[in-house]
Amino acid sequence: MSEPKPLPDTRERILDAAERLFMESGYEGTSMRMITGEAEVNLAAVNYHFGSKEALLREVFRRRLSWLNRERLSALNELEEKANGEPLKPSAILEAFFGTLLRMGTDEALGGMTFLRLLGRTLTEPADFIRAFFAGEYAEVVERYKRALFRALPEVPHEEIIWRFHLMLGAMSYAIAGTDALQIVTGCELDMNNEGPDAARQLAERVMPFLLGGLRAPLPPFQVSKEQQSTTEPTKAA
Amino acid sequence: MSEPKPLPDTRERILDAAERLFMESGYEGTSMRMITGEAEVNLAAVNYHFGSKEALLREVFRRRLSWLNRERLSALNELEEKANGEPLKPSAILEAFFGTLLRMGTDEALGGMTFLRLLGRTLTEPADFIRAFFAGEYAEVVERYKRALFRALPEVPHEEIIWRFHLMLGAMSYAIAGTDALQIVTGCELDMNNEGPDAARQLAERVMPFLLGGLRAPLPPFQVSKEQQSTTEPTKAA
DNA sequence: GTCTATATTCAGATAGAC
DNA sequence: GTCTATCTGAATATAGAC
Repeated sequence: MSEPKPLPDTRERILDAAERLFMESGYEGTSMRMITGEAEVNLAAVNYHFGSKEALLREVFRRRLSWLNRERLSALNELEEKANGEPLKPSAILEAFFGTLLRMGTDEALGGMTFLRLLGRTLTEPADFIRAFFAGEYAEVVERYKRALFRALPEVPHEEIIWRFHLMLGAMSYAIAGTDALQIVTGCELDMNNEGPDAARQLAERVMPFLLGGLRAPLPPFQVSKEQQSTTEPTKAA
Repeated sequence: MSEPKPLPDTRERILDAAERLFMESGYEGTSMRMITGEAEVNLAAVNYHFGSKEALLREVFRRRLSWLNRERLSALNELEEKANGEPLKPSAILEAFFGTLLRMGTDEALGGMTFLRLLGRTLTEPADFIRAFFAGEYAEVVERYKRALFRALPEVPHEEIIWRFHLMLGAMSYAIAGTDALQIVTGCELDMNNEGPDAARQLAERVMPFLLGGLRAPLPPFQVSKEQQSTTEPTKAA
C-alpha cells in the first residue's frame, strides 16, 4: 500500500485479473485457477499474497473503495461548507454521491467500467461475508449522505427517504452492472457497446435525471401526516 | 404439468426447496445436497425428475413465469381494448407491468415474497445459461410493453424510453431482492421484517411513485431535438 | 517470492438393487 | 419412483523444495 514499487508486480496482476473475472463470472463462478491463469502467476501466489479467496475479494474492493469513500466524503464536506449551514439541494447531493461513483468509470486508474460493473453486480451477491464486508465499507458514507438528505427534504418522512435511497442505489447498480445482463432481458443493445470513459459519461446523463425524478416523486397518499399532499405536484425541492 | 396429482409430491417439494435456497444463497451457492436435504427427498431424485441442476433452475422459474407472462399480457390487452386505439397512460402501463409482479408477492400459491426476491436476485446472476433463459422468457412481454410505452410517450426518444425501462427494472429488482441485502448496506431496517403479503403491498405503495417519477423526469438537455425542453418541467404524461 | 505436488473436501451426476 | 453407493472432476488450500 505504501511501498515504492513502480512495477505491475504479481500482487497487482492478481488484483487486476480477479477484478475482471469476478465482474464477468461472479464470486462463486470464478475459480482461483481462472484468476492465476489470466494473471499468468502461479496458483499458490494468491494464498501467499492474500491468504484466501475471500480475502482476495475484499482486497479487490478495498483498493477501489478507499478512494471512493474518501472522495464522496470530501465532496459532501465541500458542499456543506459552501452552504453555510443551509440544507443542500437534493440534486447536489445526488451529484456528489453518484457523480463521484461514475467518475471512476471514466478513469482506468480508478478501475474504469470494469470496477463499476463489478460493484453493481457484487452488491447483490448473497454470500454472507460479502454483505458483511459492504456493510462495514459503506456505513460511514451512507450515514452522512442520509443525514444530508433528511435535511434537504424536511417534509418527507425519514423512512421514505431511506426507501428512495435504496431505490436509487438499485437503479444505479443495474445501470452500471447491466451493460449486457439486462440488455438481454429487454432485447435491446442501446449504444453502450464501448467500454471506455464514454460509457460512464453517457450513463451519468441518462441516469441522473431518472434518479432525481424518482427522489422527488409525490409521496403516496397514505404517507401524508399533517397537511394534504397533492398527488400531481412533486414535493418541492431544488 | 397436466397430471391430476393433488398431493405435495416429491417433484413439488424439490421445486419449493430449490426456490427458497436459490433465493437465499444464489444458484452457485446452493448445492443439490442442500436442496434434497431441505426437501427431505433422496439426492438422486433431482436428476431423476429434472435431469440436471440447470434444468431444475429453469423449471423453478417456468412454474412461476408462465403465470406472470400470461397475466402481464392479458392486463395489457385489457388496457388496450378499453383505450380504443388511443395511447395508454404511462401510469396504467406501469401498474399493469409491475402491479402484476407485486401481486405474486401477496399470494403464496404464486410463490409469494420468496419468489419475488428470487427473481430480483437471479436477474443479476452472471451465468450464461441463466441470462439466455431469461432473455427467452421475457422477450415477448417486454416487446409488447416497450411498444405501449413508445406510444404513450411519443415525444421521448425510443432509446431514452428503453433506458428508463431498464432503470425501472433495476430499481424494482433491488426493492424486491433487497429485503436484507441492501438494508445492510444502508444500515437501516425499514419496516419490512414481515415475510407475508403485507410486504408486497407496502412495496407497491413505496415503489410505484418512485418509478413513475423517474419515467417522467425531464429529458437531459442534449437529448432535445426539435423544440427546447424545460429542465424543470417533467415531460407531460398522465 | 515462486514453484511442484498434493491433501482434503465437496460438487454434480449415475449405476443398479429394490 | 426411490434408494445406496460410488464415479469423476474440480474446488480451495498448503507443505516443502528451491
